[in-house]
Amino acid sequence: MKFTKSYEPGEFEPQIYAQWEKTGVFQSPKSAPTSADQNDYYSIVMPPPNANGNLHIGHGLTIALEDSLIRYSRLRGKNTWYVPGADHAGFETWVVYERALEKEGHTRFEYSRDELYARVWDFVEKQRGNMELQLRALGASCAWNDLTFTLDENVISRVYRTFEQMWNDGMIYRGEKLVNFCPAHQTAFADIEVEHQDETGHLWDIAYKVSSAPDQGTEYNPNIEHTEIIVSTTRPETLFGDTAVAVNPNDERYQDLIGGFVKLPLTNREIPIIADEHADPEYGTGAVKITPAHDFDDFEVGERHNLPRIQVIGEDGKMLAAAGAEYVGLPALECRKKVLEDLEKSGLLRGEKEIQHSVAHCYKCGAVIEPMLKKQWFIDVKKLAKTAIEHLEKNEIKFYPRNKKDVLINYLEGLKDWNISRQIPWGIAIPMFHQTENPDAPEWIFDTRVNLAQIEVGGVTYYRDEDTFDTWFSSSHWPIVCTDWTKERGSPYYPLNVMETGADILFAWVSRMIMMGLYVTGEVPFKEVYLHGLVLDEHGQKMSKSKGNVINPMDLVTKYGSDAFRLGILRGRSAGMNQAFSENSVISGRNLCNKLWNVARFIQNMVDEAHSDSPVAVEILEGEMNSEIVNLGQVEAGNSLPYSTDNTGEDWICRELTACKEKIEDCFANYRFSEAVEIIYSTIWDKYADWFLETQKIYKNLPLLKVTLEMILKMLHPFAPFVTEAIWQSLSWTDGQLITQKWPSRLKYDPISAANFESLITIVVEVRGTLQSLSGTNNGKYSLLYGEDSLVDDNQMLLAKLTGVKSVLSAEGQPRGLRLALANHELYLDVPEEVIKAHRENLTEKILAAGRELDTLNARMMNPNYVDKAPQQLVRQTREQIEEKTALIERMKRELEAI
RNA sequence: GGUUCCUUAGCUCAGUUGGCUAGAGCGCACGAUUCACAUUCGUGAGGUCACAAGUUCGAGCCUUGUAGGAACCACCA
Repeated sequence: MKFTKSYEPGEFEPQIYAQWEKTGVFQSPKSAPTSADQNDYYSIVMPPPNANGNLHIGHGLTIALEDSLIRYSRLRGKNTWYVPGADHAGFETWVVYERALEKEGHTRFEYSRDELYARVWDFVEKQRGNMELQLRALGASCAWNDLTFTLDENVISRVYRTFEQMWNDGMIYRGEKLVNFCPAHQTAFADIEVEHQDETGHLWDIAYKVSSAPDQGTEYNPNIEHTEIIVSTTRPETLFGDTAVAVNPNDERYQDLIGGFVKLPLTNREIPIIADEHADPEYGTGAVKITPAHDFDDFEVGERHNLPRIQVIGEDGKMLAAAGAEYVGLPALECRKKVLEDLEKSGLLRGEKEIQHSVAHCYKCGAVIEPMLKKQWFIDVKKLAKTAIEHLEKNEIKFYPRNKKDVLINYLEGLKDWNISRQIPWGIAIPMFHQTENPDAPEWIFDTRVNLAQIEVGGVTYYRDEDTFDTWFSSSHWPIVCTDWTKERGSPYYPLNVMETGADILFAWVSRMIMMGLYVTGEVPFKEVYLHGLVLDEHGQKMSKSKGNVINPMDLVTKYGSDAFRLGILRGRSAGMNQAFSENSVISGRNLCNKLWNVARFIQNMVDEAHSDSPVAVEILEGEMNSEIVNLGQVEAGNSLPYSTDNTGEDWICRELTACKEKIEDCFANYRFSEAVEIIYSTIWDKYADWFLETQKIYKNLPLLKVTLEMILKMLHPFAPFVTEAIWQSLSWTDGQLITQKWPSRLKYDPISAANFESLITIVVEVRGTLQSLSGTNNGKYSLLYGEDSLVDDNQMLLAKLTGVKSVLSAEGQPRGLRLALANHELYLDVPEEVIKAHRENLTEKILAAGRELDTLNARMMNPNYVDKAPQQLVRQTREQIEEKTALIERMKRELEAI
């Protein structure tokens, strides 16, 4: 490949990905996992994106995080395995499909479950592939052969095995409970899938006439005070389902009524007056109607008092026969109007006021969720949650961010039983069959022949339960399924090293993987959890279609390249935090890629020149031969070329690159992605390009240039895989693919020499600053004079090049011009008298600033407690700083006098 | 009501077990310019680390409280 003037991601990315894929570097080492050492393995299973959807920005972040971990581990020589997944996304997909079906003028009710399942399968099959192409575009180095779809055979069979085990363990029960039911989608939801919104509603007061007083034995007093009880409700239409009126047992107002009966308005039914803590004496009249079939709290009250459950609203949202002949068939809201009118007529409506209350909505369509009495399958979660809490408290899983562990424990402590039935065809069929005809046979049996609507067992015909599993029930098996874990032989990849996913599904997914992992395998499913926060728009607002602030990651990839996107999205982001994201950070990533590209182009040009016959080449080659190659690369595995360091800049860059490498290792160990990106960015740009390469315009140490460039490519590769690979393969001296190279090891350098370069930098910065502060264009105008100073003497050429002065000369005992103060070297800028005078103010300011700093330092040393209690080294350091500052101020003062 | 988090430069955010003379990117100001890169180079301005008290030789960091903001869970008859 040829080095063009700027890096064009679009020209390289597709072909590089295709090459990686073709050469099999992503493939799982599953076929040959023989090492006994768990540390040789590194696996991540991808939270499966919706199979027929498109990736959103959150997926982009997920891939950037996970793939950088995987690529880093691969470079570190581990058996890496990044398992891609695709989610059937039960409900989401169903909604999309049903909409398509309706557009064709059909409804779900025209087909059997099996037909619908087959139709959605085809539908998904047609849509599928986009998501996978997008993962490729993001550079995900995952093992495509192992892609797991959540409806794959092995997933289903694993889920069935667990379900059977739970059934046998008595943890599964069929219960008639209130479920969150969406009348539009005709399915039940888990609590977590319901969105509560604050809304303005009405609270109506309705009088219930007392029909009979409580039986108080011989002490019965017929002259009771109350002839009616007023209850408040937001849902008058449910009164037909009332089976009691509750008052607080401590509420003195109603003591005489407890145990009595009231007549339900608009009907002739009598219902009891009961005492229950649920009734809040402070709220409304303190009396509350109890409708166990249509309210979650009332359901519980009903359980406590053995009240009947009368369902008055059907799944279609219309009134049932129990509501009485006048109301049956009316939609609930219509019925409410009529009930209110009728109550008004009979003088029982006593008040109406506006209130704010939160109303449950379907998270997908926004319809009001109707609590609906349904027979469903539930998992008794007590034991599961308890076990999970025990393991969490033993810190078997390390959380990033740490506090999420406590959040999760808090959640598990209050966890309610888990409703796993869903009334949608697109999902894993619940493997249960029932019968009612034969009293000797069990009502329900477990059987996996779910493709049959009815089966015969022991001469009895059983009928299939038509419901499917909640998707979280199957996805809680994800780590088990993807690592191919079995009871007999386990899996070298289980537990996973890390589970990386969104903090928003901590409860829905992470908690359930932990419970399920422990239940099935006895071990936690992963050793660490990294949770990322939401990606917000640039103003910190949640992205949403309705706000129109959604950023499509693919647009950014197209515009700036995949690497730029990855660098940009990792930047400024820390675990668990919802953080804003702006295109600027992607632009900055794009710039880095281009910078590196040009760095490589520059080095390659030097290499090419050296191999031509130009005079420059001869010079370079001679230099190469004269320098003693002290550090043979083969000593250090991972750095393939021998090199030497022959000047301060070279020692310095070796020191800096080594520090950078170690910092990145540390960042990976602690999931500090943003910091890793920042350190590699500033090392490449601010150190390598701005300083080292500038020095190399003079020295041209080709072996070192090669080694250091290779090192940089390897260090950046986890974050920016494409540009680094493109460069690697464009360089004339490298072989193979970067993706499978070895992570670099330390570079050797002379620390004193490296520190000397730091000194030179200080000088250069001061000279530049001073030149800048002297008004006008000063480039190449003045000379720099130096006193007795071997470092400056040795680096005349370099200093001239970096500062842009006319020349660097020895003052030969006759200094003149402007003395430089900050750098601890005797240096003068050879400028005329009047320019020096202009500089006076500048210098005074510097003296004052240094004086202030000196004061703080002195104050510290004056404090006896500091000298006694602070670590020795700090005290020593302070002392040195005081000496330095004092000397500096002295120098500046002398200079000021001299002017 | 419960759990948790946040408040640091104009904006978005780092800041690890307290050692700080508080950093980055973007933005801003000023200057540069053939020969790796204008997706460039150089210089600079900009901060009472929300507020208050405490612990400490020392607090952006620890403790308590106050104010403002966010997320999730529960509840709102």
